[in-house]
Amino acid sequence: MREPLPPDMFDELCPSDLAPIRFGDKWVPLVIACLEDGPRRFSELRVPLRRVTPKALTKSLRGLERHGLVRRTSQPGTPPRVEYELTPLGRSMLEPMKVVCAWAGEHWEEMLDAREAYDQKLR
Amino acid sequence: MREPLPPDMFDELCPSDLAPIRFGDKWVPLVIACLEDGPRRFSELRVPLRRVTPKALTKSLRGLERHGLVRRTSQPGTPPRVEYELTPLGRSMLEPMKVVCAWAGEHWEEMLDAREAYDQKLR
DNA sequence: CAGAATCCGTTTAGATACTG
DNA sequence: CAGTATCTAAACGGATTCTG
Repeated sequence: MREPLPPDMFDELCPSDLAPIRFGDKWVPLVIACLEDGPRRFSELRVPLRRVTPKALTKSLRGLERHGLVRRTSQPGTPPRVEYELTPLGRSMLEPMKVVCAWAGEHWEEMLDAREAYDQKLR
Repeated sequence: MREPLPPDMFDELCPSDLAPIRFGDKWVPLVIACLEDGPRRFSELRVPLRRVTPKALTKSLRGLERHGLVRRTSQPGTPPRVEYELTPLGRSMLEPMKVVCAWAGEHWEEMLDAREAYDQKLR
């Protein structure tokens, strides 16, 4: 962490949506996880992401498309059919994501315990 | 990503501030990076994080303390002296963080290029 | 089906000023 | 020094409605 990475995390020029660890809004990691096994349609993504509104899902997908992590393909017609899939770049993010997921899976109880203890002391 | 991790990323019970990859607000990874080499005082943290306001820094530090990633120690007196340092739990997050940083360091140009191309097409 | 548009209440971010 | 308080502007989140 000492040597400055390009983009330097501490540099103002590092746009926040490219900043390490924060990949945009809260649905982004979930969307990427959903696309791991192949292309999915808009409505297929809404199933596992039960609490997502179409607005929020659109926003996440647009951001991922804009940054080259997801490719959107639509065959026009009625009804419309649109598919989303990971690009190679998007796929390359699966590994670091899994590392973080593994860490979270190992340590989330500790964090919840710490939180409870902290909140107890406040009253 | 197929096997559900505890906490299940897709489960509503997974609190968003514990969710993989999103560790709270945007300063959190930077704060952790700043604490890698040892304890730091409040004002010492403000130097590398040039754009952070005291309010935002306090909020990040409180969240990290609450979840057991950072320990806060203050010796009362005048002037007050407060130090922040990573706990073992916080320290355990350095490795996954570096994996993500390394990925970002390798791929940020691609993302910026993709963004420019995407934005060009819109006009 | 795949979204866009709109409204709206809630957070959040930032700047500034102040205090024990 | 290490924050807190206050205010404002912008961003976000959810629900609802509409359309090609």
